Amino acid sequence: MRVDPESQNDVDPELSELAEAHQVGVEAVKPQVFKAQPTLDLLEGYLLSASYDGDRRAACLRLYEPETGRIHFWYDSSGHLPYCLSDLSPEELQRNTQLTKHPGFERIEVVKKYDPLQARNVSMSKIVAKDPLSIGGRPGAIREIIPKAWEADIRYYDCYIYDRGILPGMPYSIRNGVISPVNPNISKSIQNELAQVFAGEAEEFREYIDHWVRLLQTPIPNILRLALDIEVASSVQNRVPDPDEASEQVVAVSLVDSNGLERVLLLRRNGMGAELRSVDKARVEYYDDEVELLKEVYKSILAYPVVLTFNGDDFDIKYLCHRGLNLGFPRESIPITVGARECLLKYGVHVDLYRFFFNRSIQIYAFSAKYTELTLNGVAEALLGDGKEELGARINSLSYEELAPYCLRDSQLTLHLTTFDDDLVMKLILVLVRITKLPMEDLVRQGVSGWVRNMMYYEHRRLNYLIPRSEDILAVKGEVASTAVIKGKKYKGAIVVNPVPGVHFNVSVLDFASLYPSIIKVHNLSYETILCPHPECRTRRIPSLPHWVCKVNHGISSLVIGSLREVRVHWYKRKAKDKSLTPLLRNLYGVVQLTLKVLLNASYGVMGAEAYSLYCPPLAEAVTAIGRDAIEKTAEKTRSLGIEVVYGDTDSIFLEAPPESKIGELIKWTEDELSLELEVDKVYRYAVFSTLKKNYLGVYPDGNVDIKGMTGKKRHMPPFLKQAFMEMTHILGGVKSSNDFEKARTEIRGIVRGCYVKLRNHECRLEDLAFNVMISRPPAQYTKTTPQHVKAAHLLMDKGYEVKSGDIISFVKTTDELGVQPLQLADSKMVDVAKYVEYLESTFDQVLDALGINFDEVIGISKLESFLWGGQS
DNA sequence: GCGGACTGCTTACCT
DNA sequence: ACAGGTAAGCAGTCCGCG
Repeated sequence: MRVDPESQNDVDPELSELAEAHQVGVEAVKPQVFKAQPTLDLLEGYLLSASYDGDRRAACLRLYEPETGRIHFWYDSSGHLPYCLSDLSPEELQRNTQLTKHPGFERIEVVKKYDPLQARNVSMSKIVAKDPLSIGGRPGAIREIIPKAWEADIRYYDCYIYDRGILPGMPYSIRNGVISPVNPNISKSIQNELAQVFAGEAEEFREYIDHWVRLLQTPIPNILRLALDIEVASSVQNRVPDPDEASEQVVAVSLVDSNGLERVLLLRRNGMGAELRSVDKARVEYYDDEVELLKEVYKSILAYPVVLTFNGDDFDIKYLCHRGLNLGFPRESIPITVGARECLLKYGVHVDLYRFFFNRSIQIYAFSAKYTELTLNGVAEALLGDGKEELGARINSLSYEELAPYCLRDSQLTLHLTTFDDDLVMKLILVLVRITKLPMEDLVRQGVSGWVRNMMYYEHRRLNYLIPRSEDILAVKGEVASTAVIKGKKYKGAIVVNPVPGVHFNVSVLDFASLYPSIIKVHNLSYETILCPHPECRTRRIPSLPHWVCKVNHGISSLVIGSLREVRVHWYKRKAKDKSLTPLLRNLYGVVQLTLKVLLNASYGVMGAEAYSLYCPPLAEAVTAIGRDAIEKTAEKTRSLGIEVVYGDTDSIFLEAPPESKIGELIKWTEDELSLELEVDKVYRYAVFSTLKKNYLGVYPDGNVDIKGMTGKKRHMPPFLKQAFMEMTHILGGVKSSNDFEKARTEIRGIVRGCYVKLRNHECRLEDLAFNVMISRPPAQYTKTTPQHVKAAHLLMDKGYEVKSGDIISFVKTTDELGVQPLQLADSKMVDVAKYVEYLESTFDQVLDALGINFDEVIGISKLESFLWGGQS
């Protein structure tokens, strides 16, 4: 690939001008992060992003050079053009004058493709266009003119990445305008080790494994970045300023970078108190003119390859752009592009961390649901143990002394979200970019279905597979053959083995290491291999379903997901635990295995998700059907070995006191009979079960306690109950043998009785009695029922409080007609004591039963008394 | 008109 | 816009009941 000599500058002229201006007065930015002089050559840089440049009509790559902290622009000059495919012959298409007269129409070519749905080679017409919008994106585009269009919904720059085999996130060099990958060396010893570890893999899988390892062993650069936060005046109380209008002044901007530079830019106004010069090590600067302030912010944005915000797409960055336009800045001088759903930067990459942390996979699999509240505060508090103080007051009633640190704090937290644990989040993002082949901007904004889609499309193009149209997959593969247990779900899922209630000592928990990805690998599952067109494959059946799987071809998702699974389990997970490696290296392996976990956990889910472009319901139900079969057969085998299965869920079985040898026998059996890897996940000194599924307590040999699904641990329960429950688990953690239980029982009785007495004597503080329930949509949208937290929300709104979806509503159960009062408005005299005693009972009963403790006896009243008292209150 | 049985809605959790 | 399965509690409805 060569760069047109005319276009060998790597920065837009306007951008360099602005950047040059930036040279003045920013000597404090250390090290110097931006030089306006464009250079032709880039020694080595990491590809962060790709886009389409409408003026040059070419794909544009952005590379980050760690040495200088700069972004380099590289424009395609190979003449690559956007296109889509048609099943009509070129002659037929030529007769369509609407197409041939289309202003964007360029030419038609014939291409050979492999059609995975038909499992045969096909000839397609490739309709080439002058620009991406002519293919699709405006009314009357080419994809709307022809009867059936393939590959017409792919964004142009993604298409460019696939066709050129570009690897986002990887290092490249540019010499004399030629871009080429920098192939990092993988040491001989690592190569040998890899060969050994993956010796048993089939050739097809080895190729993929080598590809992943090449991507993942490449060093991850430290990326210079700026975190930004703005504060806007508001003339109306409790009104969040509208970023589309941008009618209010920007009064404060904080800028914090990964080199430790911290600045707060304040607008000088009357009545703001003393002008402080610094907040800790942050410099505070004052601007008389908002225009000057914005100019300075724009310059800073231009000085960094990556700009971080928390909700910048919907607020900060958008506001900065629209405010600038309102103040008369020419559009070209503002380094921001406002899109429909995102705000991008003309120079660097805007990473909106709100969008990234909002991603359910990141939330659940990367951070084990540690944060639920999707606010900067909520996430920071959960992940960093560091929140900020909420400011109820209006921004414009704050003095400089209050405003500056408040604004600064948000940028610091935003940056910190990417720096904690040795840059965990930044590395996570870069590794995901490498695996999914998505530009960084898109990676942080898309959900897993977008990630997996891009990864799969890339593979389709690499293998010259025709990317199927979603409706064709559905038409060829048909509907599901199983019925879900839950009303409204599409197909049957996993099974849960009924727990054996009571206390069990020496429980070993065995589970299948990433079960669903293993199944997808071992059983060759992919949308094109399930229910394939070959008659000879119909004998390779899926248990409990009428479906079959292909015996002839390797499934594409089986290869991709299966190989990722092997790489995670046998390389990165192992290396992350390898004590012979340095802690820093171990940490890196840990990041990669965590990233792989995120992707693997989602890989099955997308198959059954309508939003996924390769959605295939029979495929999804095949995965769970094989999973059910595996766990059932394993439980059966366990019992035949004389071991009791006390519980099991989806991919795990809990065994009571299994002899070591029998465990080995079982593991070998699953390997031989099911080709699945069973392993000992954890061992409990003892475990406590009630009759409830997904609900148990396990005590480790070291006294640590696992609590799963119990009411007493749930986030919304009153702190008073959660704390009492925690005390109980602490006592149970100290129990070593059945002899210790007697003492534990006595202590637990004491806790429960203590709670009861406190409740009856009204000794609990109101906030300890408050339920904290998330309101998942705006209060007005609850039309079918009005749950208690919504009632409380309404009461709050009546009093002028603002309630948004995602807010946590705190409320107390009361004896008045409504039965609830928001914490803010409640009075301790209104507390419904009887209700709280009920909650005390239901919370503790999940454990008390198994311990042989009776709640009513504990609180020391007979049933009759209980009835009389309950009637009175 | 009242109350119990039932279904549906909502949240939070497990894998 | 990744999946399905489970629990708990409350809201709302239906139906029987002289």
